[in-house]
Amino acid sequence: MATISDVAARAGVSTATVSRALNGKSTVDPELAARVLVAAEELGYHPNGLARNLRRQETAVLALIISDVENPFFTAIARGVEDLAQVSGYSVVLCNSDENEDKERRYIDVALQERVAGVVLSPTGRSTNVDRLRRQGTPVVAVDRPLTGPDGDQVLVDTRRAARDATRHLVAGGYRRIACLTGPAGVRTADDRLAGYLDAVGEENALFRRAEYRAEGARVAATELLELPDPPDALLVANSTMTIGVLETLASRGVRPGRDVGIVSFDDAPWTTLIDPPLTVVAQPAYEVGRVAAQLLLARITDGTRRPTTTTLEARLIERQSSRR
Amino acid sequence: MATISDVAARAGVSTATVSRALNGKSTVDPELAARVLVAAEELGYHPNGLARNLRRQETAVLALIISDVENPFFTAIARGVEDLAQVSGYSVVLCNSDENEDKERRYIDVALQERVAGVVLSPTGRSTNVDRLRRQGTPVVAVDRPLTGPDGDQVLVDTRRAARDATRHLVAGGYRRIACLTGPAGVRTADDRLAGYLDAVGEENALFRRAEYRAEGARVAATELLELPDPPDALLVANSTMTIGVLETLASRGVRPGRDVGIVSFDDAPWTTLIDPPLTVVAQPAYEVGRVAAQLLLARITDGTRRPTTTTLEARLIERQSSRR
DNA sequence: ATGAAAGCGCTAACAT
DNA sequence: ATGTTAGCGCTTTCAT
Repeated sequence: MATISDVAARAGVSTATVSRALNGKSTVDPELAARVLVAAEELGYHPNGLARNLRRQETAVLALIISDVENPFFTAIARGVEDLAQVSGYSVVLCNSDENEDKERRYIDVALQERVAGVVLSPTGRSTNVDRLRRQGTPVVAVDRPLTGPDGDQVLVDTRRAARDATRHLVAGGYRRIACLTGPAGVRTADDRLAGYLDAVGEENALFRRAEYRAEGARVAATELLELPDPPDALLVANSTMTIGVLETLASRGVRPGRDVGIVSFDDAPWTTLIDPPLTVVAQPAYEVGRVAAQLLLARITDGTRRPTTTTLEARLIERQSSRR
Repeated sequence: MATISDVAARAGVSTATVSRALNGKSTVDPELAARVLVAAEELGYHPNGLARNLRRQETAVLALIISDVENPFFTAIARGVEDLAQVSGYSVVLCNSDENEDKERRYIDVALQERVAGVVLSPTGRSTNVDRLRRQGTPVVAVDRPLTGPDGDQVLVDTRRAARDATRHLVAGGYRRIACLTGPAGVRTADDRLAGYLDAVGEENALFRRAEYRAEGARVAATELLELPDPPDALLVANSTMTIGVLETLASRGVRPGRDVGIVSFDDAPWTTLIDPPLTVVAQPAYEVGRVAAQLLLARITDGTRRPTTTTLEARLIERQSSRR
């Protein structure tokens, strides 16, 4: 594999000149520069990023650690991050932590080792430890869920309020016994959505179940709720993956969404308009979350002294037919 | 940020010993090793991967360049690659080429620069150029779509046969005028699925449209087909993203899937059982494609002289109700 | 078993 | 404007 010295030799100049020519630095004689370019081309030269980054003490790589690559909410964030990073010349390493603190920790290690320029992270759990990153001065932006401990940059969605509004919408639709299906305790979005639900129905009317943010767990929880002596007539479901489980359960029991049981789901997945009746959803600005996070991260990379910011974006209730009888 | 010399100084040994101790190399006096570990711990030392890789002339990073992060088919591949890479100590950089040859080329450059150990790639187009990777000796395995030119490792799905079987299934179901909605010309999966369809209906009965592998294009194409004087009574759709567009179009025109127009779609997306009627699909072993690709890649990384392999996996027709009247 | 020293490929002072 | 040189942090001969 050709190195900078090979190019220098071929062009009859020093490696320094090659470096300068290739990086468009300072003033290099146009003729020499041309010779360098030709030589590089002929040799199929590609600069060694490792050596460059080692020397420069910086990389143009961002790590994005998300909890589920198969969840459209997170892939939309990924797109947002990527689109913004891309135009600034950064590449994005997508790491899938799988809601697993071990994998998350391992990926943080990788980020540290590879000396990435910054990290966007949707913290898996209660105990996500970003201290190691902070200690090394690697900028971090949390998305979707806040980091515990001292403040850093964050991009969140006002999900409690969204849950409250969604629940009120169900109340207004005439549903009288509304249940909430949310994620595990300690996961902030799960807790917030539950809290918003409670805001709307009041503690005394609370009926909820927790499960993993997965279809499987939601099936179990939904079955439980439906088999109650006094089953709910409406469901607020905390993410679209869970909603898949819920809808399957309803279908298998012959319970009709909307008519028999009102449904509002978080996340406007692409299929929500295809089902019958179309699903009323809380649309989160996932792409925007990603973009803003990347912006914040890049800003902090260039200026480490910025004051930490928390950006809270609003979600939007999209009323379709699953919340009408 | 602490370096190996800091650790060496603190432990009162040479950097060589620190390196050996930390990498569990050869025989290091247990007592010294312990001292090194303590010193490293105290300093919060994280080895600099850049320097290590530069020296070792190798990285433990794989690049995965796929054409659409939001397509469940590709995210399933990503999972497969990641799961397998992970246990071998490799991390995976996910790059989203967006069916865009420019972005694809740029990511290939990044892979080259960062000296990744290998690349898994779903080639965007006719003219994907992997020569630069090959020339540098970076192992590449193509997934989903073959690379043009001299052979390399590939993991494909027998998608032509799957399309033929799916079409025959529609014929057997009593549909008489079956149309095919496929991707752009030159994209191998699109061409193969069309070919399989033609195998089954015969050239003389051919009725097909091409569009981007997106919901939007599929909407237009579906509308066109439905407005024909002699419209189709069944549709074979080449991917699940397009199917979303098709189903929306049908719904907006009051055409009932299955009953009025039979539907078979490629890809068993998570929502396909939720719609009414449940969707008959061609399930591709995407996760498996990813796993096998990663296996091949790792094998080639350790032994560059292996003969190139093409693995072709079978797809499976899952008969549900959208292909029955 | 341990240390000294070279060098991976590049960039940035510094010198000319 | 160009070349010389040092050094980024690590691993790995080569001595000892």
